[in-house]
Amino acid sequence: MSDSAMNEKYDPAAVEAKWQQGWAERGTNRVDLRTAPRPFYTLMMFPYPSAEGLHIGNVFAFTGADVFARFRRLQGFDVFEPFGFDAFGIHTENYALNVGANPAQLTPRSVANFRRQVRRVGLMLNWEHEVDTTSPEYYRWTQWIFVQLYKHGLAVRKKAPVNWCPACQTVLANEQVIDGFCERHGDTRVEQRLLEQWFFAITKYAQRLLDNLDWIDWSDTTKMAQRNWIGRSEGAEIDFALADDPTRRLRVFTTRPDTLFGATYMVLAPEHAWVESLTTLAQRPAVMAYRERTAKMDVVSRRAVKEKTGVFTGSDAINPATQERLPIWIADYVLAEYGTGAIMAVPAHDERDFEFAQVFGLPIRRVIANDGERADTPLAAGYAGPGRLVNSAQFDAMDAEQGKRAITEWLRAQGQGTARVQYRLHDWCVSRQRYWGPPIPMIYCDACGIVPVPEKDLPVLLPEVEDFRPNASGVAPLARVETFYRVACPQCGQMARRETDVSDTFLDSAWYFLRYPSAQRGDVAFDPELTKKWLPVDMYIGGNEHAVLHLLYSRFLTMALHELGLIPFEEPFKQFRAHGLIIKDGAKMSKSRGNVVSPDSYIEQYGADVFRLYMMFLGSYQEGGDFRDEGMTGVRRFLEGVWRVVREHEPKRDVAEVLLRATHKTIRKVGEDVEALRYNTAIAAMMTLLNDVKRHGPANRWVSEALVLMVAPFAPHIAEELWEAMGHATSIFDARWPAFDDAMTRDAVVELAVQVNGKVRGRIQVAADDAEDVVIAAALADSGVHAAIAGKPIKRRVVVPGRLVSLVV
RNA sequence: GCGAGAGUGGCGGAACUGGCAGACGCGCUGGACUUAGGAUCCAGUGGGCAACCGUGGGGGUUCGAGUCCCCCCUCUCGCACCA
Repeated sequence: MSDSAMNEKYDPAAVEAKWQQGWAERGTNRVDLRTAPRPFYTLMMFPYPSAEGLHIGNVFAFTGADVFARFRRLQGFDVFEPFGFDAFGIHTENYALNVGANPAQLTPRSVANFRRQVRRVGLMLNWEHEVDTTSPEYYRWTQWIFVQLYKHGLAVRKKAPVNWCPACQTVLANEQVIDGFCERHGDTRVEQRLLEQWFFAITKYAQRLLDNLDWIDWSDTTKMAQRNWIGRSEGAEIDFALADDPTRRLRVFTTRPDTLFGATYMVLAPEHAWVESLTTLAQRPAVMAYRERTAKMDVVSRRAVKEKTGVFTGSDAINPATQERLPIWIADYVLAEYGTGAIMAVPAHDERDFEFAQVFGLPIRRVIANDGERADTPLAAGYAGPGRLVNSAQFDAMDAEQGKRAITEWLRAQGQGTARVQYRLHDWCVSRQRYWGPPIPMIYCDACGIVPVPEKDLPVLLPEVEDFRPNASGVAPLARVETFYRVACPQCGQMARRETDVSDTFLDSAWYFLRYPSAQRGDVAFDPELTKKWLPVDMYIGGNEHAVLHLLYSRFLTMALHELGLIPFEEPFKQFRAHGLIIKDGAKMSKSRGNVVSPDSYIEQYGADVFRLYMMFLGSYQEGGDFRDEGMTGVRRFLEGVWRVVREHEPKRDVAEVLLRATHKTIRKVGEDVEALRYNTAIAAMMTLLNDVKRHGPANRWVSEALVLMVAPFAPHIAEELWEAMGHATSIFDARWPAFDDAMTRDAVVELAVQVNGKVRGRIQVAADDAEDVVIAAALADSGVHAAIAGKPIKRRVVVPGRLVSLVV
């Protein structure tokens, strides 16, 4: 090593600029997708490019994915690490509305800014496969997928309630409704409206989406969230004949058929189709008023827990078990969209029914009791726990679980009911009465009905319009653009009308990973050969805020496309790992707290390598951590130390035995940790090795190279610079992860703690392979141990190899 | 309310299937080098004079518990009238 090189100081800005340019020029990150022998596809969640620029959370997410990708690359894989922009959607549009800009003009600027910032982080990206969901080359295929789903009956049109702001004259997303009022017109109450919308039939796949969770390799927290979201319940559907017309039977869903004898009234959702026909003349005004009131209420506050309300319809049904008359009520605590939209109410064993019965003075009859409890003990609240059936005729004394099966079977035998599985998952509403999205590729013709836009006519271009704002006309922005919606029917040629809604952003992001490998193909959505070779994605790393929507939609779409024969797999991501959340100085970053920090200034001040390394060090990657400016100092010192130690190494020298062993151990530990995304402890291990080099050094070439290779995934620029300084002409990322010798990771002599009655009384040095009695003898010979035993007989001896000896006297 | 996760030094955080609590880093203290340093390097650093005590609190299992079991408290994140 020359003197000049030795004296060179670590200058992150210079090193990083040099290598970012070097990688671009050399094409270091490029991978030939057709010929690569060991494909490995890593995916990070593509960002929505906000005008505010890159957020620390983005960089944390990207860096964690990049570390893993670079690690795989060093293991010899051909790593494909693409990037793109999820630039359509309501966020961009709302921001544009706020600043008075047009999203079509604002988005390209935001994307360019994001691209600049992302480049500065030094990710191993394949920019030649970039996608942007707002480009016609991309959304052409989003629309194409829509058409494919439509042709196979998976995209359907039906009515659904939506939030409607009378002031905006437009539909709002749930997040835009604040306590029942419009986010932009604080004094305007949001209403519920029933509109025709496009839905994707995700519920058809509910069971499969659930079943596959048993085998896909995903973070448990994510799988748990999906299970809850899909919400499978087992129960029964039961028919209740109407008292006045036994030929009509009202169907309910219940998970507690065992409590059938305790049903004392029934409740319909206000929107239930039978409400009008069941309402008697006398009750009509009250029922209609109630119905109107709930219909006006916005979707969000309707769901908020509150006092029970409801109205009696005037009609009764017959309990098939007791033959009693049950009054039929309507109440908004019963939801139209779940089960059959009607319930049998068992106040004794359901909290909500109990509350309702209390308010309206309805009878409460107990049918489940614990052993030794009297069947007529009054209840203070609905009891939903286990027990035995009481007041239930021939089913008395049966365990509740057994009773569920027995009563369902008894109902089935009489044609009054049947076992049934329900899911809380709803079909995916993809219609948005908005401007900034891909137009839904459908045409309505008076003669032919719904006609999909022929594939040759795709994309349906989103017209650039001045007037993209929602306004008083009361319809989607595109419905005001006559040149857009007036179109000839593709089937009959008659004048027809285009769909003027755009599709949900989540549709754009539900398939982007399928597009990346084929991003350069203009003629197909996904090249069959590339898709087969690269997909499913090997490792997907992203935030758990997308656990249910994005990740579930992606799984659904993949399943659907698989069933349509378009792709050869049904699960999109072999592995998914959720990273944690970054907080700042102990609190969540938010504008109102004023603790939002931009990655730019840190990268400016410390360099990308220090910044990356710190983010990976500040806490557990999968749990998140606390970002504190002071923490940056430690990792900066570490990189400076690596710089110095590597530059001062003595190429041919034999290193001390301890250092040699320490290096083998570190290689093993860092490899295992990175594999499991335990980045913080991997870095701690490297710091320990650096301390060892300082103490027992200098390092030789092998130790230096190992250290630099291990640092490389985290701090790629400095690693390249040092690699080059060591005389390598090619990129460090074309080198191989260092190998360790297993024997060298195990110490021949180990120190054991010796406990007497649970307290450490001495320490002994023994050979790792010493027999138990040898170890015990050594333990007894220790003076501290000897004193603690004080001549008492030893009742018990435990030897844990490599750990400790425990003696009981 | 339901579901999931977490409470460990002054701080961020380690601790594999129960096995020497506090790795690693920040900060702090002392020292070295310096005209000087908020630069760098070295050493020390849970509490207590000690026996000992220490992982939110209280019980328990065990030779041994941060880790397992029961009860309670606090916080974070999801979902929220799903029958």
